[in-house]
Amino acid sequence: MPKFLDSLPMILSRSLDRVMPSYRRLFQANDLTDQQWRVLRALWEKQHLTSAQISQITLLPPPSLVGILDRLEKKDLIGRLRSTEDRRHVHIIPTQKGRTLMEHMMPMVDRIHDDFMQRVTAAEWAEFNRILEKLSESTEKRNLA
Amino acid sequence: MPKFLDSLPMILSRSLDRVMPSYRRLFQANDLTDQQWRVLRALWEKQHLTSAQISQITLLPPPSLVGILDRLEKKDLIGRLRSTEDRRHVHIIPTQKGRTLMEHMMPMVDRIHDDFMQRVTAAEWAEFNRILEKLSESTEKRNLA
DNA sequence: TCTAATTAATTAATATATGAATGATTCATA
DNA sequence: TATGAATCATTCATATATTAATTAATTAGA
Repeated sequence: MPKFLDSLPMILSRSLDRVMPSYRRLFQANDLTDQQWRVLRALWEKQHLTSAQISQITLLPPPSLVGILDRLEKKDLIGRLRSTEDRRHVHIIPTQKGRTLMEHMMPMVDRIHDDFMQRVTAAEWAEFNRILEKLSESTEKRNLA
Repeated sequence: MPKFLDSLPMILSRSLDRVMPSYRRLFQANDLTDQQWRVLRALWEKQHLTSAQISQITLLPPPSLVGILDRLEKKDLIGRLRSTEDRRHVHIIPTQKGRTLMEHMMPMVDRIHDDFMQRVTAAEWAEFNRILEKLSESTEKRNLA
């Protein structure tokens, strides 16, 4: 009989609750929410992403993304640009202010990540990812885009 | 340079996004949200829990719990009972309707869990939990209650 | 070519998360 | 025993999640 607290959703949720505060302190110090950070982080790797692409990368649902982009735009950290080829698409581009903020934050975020990685060996980390992939890999046909 | 998608928060979030739909289909079929399920599930193991205890078990923040309990109460699935010894506490008790619903759902939820467990060996599951604990264990002094 | 089916972004309605603050109560202790 | 600290549930303000529906634009097919 599986105990509630040992179920996969609760284990993952509990870990997230323990991991996020380390990051959140930094986000808050820079007046960002977790989700707002995710969007900027995605744009750090590749500029000129559409809303749909950002949604896929950040795992943020499209309806949530609308408001998140609104607030990032209001803070002048990103800009919206409707595509001329296909006017259904909206391109998202970081502003200079947004890029400057990211340049400031990225080293600190990387350091937090490194601190977590130092808790386990490279082999453990690989094994962890392998098992988690087996546990959560999707068996459904949809979402294969 | 750690890639965004391989960071601990994104890995855990992605896994949760993949795991939850299996459960959510069942919750929705019984007109429950994920969080409402968590509360009933906690009460399944032990009746007569206070709000604070439910919050700790379910990981639901107290301000959220207020509304969740309101809606469960409105559906006549739980009852609130203010303690007579310490009137700051509120005891939460499942109603007969709530218990009947749980008796109906528990076998199906257990089966979903079993299906996930079948994806890995017992040794892998143990190893997974061990590494995840190392990765996410709290080093902070607070929250030791 | 014209309409039906698709797609991208958005809105709407409801539920939850987060952090700060409040009110009532109980506890600790001088 | 008076009084400040601590506790529990709650409220408040803002941000996000979830699902369904909508709007505008594009594509597929008869």
